[in-house]
Amino acid sequence: MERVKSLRVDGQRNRERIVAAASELVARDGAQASLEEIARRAGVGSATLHRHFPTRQALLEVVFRDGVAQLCAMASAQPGRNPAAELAAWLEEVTVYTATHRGLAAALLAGPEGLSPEELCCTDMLLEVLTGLVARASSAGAIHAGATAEDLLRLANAIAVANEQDAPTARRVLRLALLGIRP
Amino acid sequence: MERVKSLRVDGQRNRERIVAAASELVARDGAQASLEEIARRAGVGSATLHRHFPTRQALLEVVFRDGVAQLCAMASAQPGRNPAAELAAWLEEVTVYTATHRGLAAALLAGPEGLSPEELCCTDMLLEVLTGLVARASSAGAIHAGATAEDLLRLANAIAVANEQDAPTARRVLRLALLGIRP
DNA sequence: ACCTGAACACCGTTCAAGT
DNA sequence: ACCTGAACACCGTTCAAGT
Repeated sequence: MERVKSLRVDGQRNRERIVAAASELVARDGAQASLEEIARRAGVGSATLHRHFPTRQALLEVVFRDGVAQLCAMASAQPGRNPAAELAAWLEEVTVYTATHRGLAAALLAGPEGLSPEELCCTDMLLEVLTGLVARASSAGAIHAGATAEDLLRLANAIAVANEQDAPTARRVLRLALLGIRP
Repeated sequence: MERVKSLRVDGQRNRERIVAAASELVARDGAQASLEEIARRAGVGSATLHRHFPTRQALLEVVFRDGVAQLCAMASAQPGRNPAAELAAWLEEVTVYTATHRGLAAALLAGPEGLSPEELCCTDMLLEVLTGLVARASSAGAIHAGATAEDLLRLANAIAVANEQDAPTARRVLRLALLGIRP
């Protein structure tokens, strides 16, 4: 959980409470969780929530940032075997994680609107890792040229958002998509 | 536009007006279009809308039924060339159509809850066609066994819902998914 | 049988007033 | 600087009263 130095102590504490309350309620209700209820549970006025997070997406980005960072760290920690298999395995982990954590896929699709520009958004973190994996696999001739990092992330996000709360299906459909339909 | 014989003439007319208003507003605002506003534009009370369509999904199903039926008709009208290419081409058309018509992908993912059971829902119409195409391609050995009609529709819907209003991207990502990542 | 309008319990956003 | 509570303009759902 990061600090925002420029805030007064009470502002700092409110911000942390809002993020904690949002984490609980987004996990329960998904990306559409009531902002009113989040403010209520955090013990702040609704106007305070809006000052700290000008848009719903800005709040969601902060809620999910730590988890996504962990996911990104897992990629580099993997052994360097077949680069196409490595790419596929990490994309599968991302898809399962995203399908499992309610609201995350929707947040990734909606983009980081309203996030303060110096902060790295979740999509950018994922894209950075994925670009590296795609480059390695590509220069090893292990994937074809049409498979870009951007489209692969779009594909994974699409499958996750359509299969929120159903990780086995999300994983199976992603595998199908990475494999294609030819025999 | 189908008739519902069991309705009084005024009920019949109200139902048609509701569907017409819903078509306009869903095209403009997507699947989350305000039911209140739909009722207002149709010139009926909101309670009347709820009586005719107990859930939002039931209304969406009726709004999109004709278009989906046309899509299904196009499949059988195609020449019988390479069965895998035929399957891919139709799935691409479905994806582009779904990505282009706001609210349709969300309606397909949400399912037909609240629709009167004797009516065929959009998903069932699409699955029937797709099952035929998959069977033909499969028995010709043109696709692998893991590619089921259900998962392929899930895949197409996922890509469409994540790329609503961006048909070129939806088409490109679907092609990537049908091709896979291998060189 | 079917419709209407009002009632109920919610929303998100903004703004004046406070400390 | 930051917070609060109230105000505003919306929602979806349900129900008593009408024709």
